Amino acid sequence: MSTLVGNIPFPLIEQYRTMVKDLELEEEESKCVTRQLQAKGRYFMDYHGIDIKEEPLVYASQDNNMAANPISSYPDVVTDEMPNFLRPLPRTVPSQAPAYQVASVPISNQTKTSTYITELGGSGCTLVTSGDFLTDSSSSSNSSCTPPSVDDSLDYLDLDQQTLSLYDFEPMDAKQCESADTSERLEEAVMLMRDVIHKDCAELDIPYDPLAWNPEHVRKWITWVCQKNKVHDVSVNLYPIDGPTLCSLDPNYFSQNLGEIGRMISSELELSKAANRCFPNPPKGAYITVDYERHQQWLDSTTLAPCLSPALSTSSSSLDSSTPGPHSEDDTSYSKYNYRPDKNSQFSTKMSNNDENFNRILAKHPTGRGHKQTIHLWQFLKELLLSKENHHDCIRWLDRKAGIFKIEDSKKVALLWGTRKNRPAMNYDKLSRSVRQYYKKGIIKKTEQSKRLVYQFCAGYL
DNA sequence: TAACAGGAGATGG
DNA sequence: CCATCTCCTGTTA
Repeated sequence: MSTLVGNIPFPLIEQYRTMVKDLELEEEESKCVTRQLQAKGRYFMDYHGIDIKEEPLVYASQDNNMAANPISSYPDVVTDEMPNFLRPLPRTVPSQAPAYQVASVPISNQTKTSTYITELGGSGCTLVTSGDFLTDSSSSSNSSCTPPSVDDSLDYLDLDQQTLSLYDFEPMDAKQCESADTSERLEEAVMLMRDVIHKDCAELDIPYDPLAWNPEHVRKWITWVCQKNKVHDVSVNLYPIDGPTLCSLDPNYFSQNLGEIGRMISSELELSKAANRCFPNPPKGAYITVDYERHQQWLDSTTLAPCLSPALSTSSSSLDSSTPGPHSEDDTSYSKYNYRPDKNSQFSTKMSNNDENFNRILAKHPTGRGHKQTIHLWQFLKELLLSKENHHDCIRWLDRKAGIFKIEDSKKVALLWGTRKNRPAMNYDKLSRSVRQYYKKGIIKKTEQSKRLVYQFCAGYL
């Protein structure tokens, strides 16, 4: 993911930065929660005069390999006031007793660490509270652990006045406390960007993945980029090229040959390429296998129109994967989009004479027969979820990252779907029947704990 | 009562 | 042909 940053060019970098900024704000909020927990931890420790240095700390190494850092000693003093969750473990842990340990977890890439007191056993560890008493996670059990002084934190002072109950520790999932590192935030930002891109593609009625574009899609897309940036449509000047060819062009080519709009096209294209490289788990049958070596051979042997030929790049290394298109799980080839090469064109001559095999590799449906494109229900639902218009009253994300959403107003969603499809008799019963058809197709599923009106997009359709 | 699950035939692009 | 649409029966919360 980190390499994506360098690939996202001007001018969309600004949009990207805004998204990252938003994410950072969210992260800041979660940091506040963490700080409060830490302050509560300090308050508790100070209140009981517990010297962290004497605590039987179990240090998790940076990779959380507990076994590498076994428990070394136990405290002599256990105060009566010490709540159960802070009491140390006997050397032999009784199976019925809850066990607690303190682990240090590095915050981001800094040397400072955060201490998590966790409950062990059962299905896993539950974070009970946290504090930042430890200063070095890499050292062994004789680390110096300095409890913070009373006045070193505003959080502490604020909390001192507010907190009455020593047991007012908010149980928290350890995951929630993990500091989101940069790559995670970037991944999230790219995910957001991907949503925007997918929505644009859905509106344009073209596949998400530029590699699946046919020349008509490319033209449509370039026209759209020009309209979006309020400049003259340059697509009419371009020789018809398909998505794979477009993707294999040197990004510099666009600015060199088309000036400012070239930079914009390049930016948008790089984003589309980047956004489509980050599907974590491709659904079965959703990816096409593209033989890039053969593609490159074909490119090398192809003479494109003057407008595009000078910048044909030999570096197609960035084309390392392919992604599902928006229409169906096997709808990934541009041949299915009614694309029939013009027999008189150089492009199609090369395609048909020079590399039928490559064409076949690209196209799961070599006949080239296609459907008229209509929006699919899952796309429509995603569109509502991602829409800037306010549809949150009828459908909203419960967990954007996991693709879990809830239909809040089934009647309204059905009405919207019926309107879009020109089916006045549409209702939720019918809509949900269609959604259920997605179960076996692996597009939408019910969540693990099935809840009413809650569904989840499967991996690859997020 | 609404939502859910899934079979089965019809429909339209 | 395929993605629904429609209607249906039965189940669950």
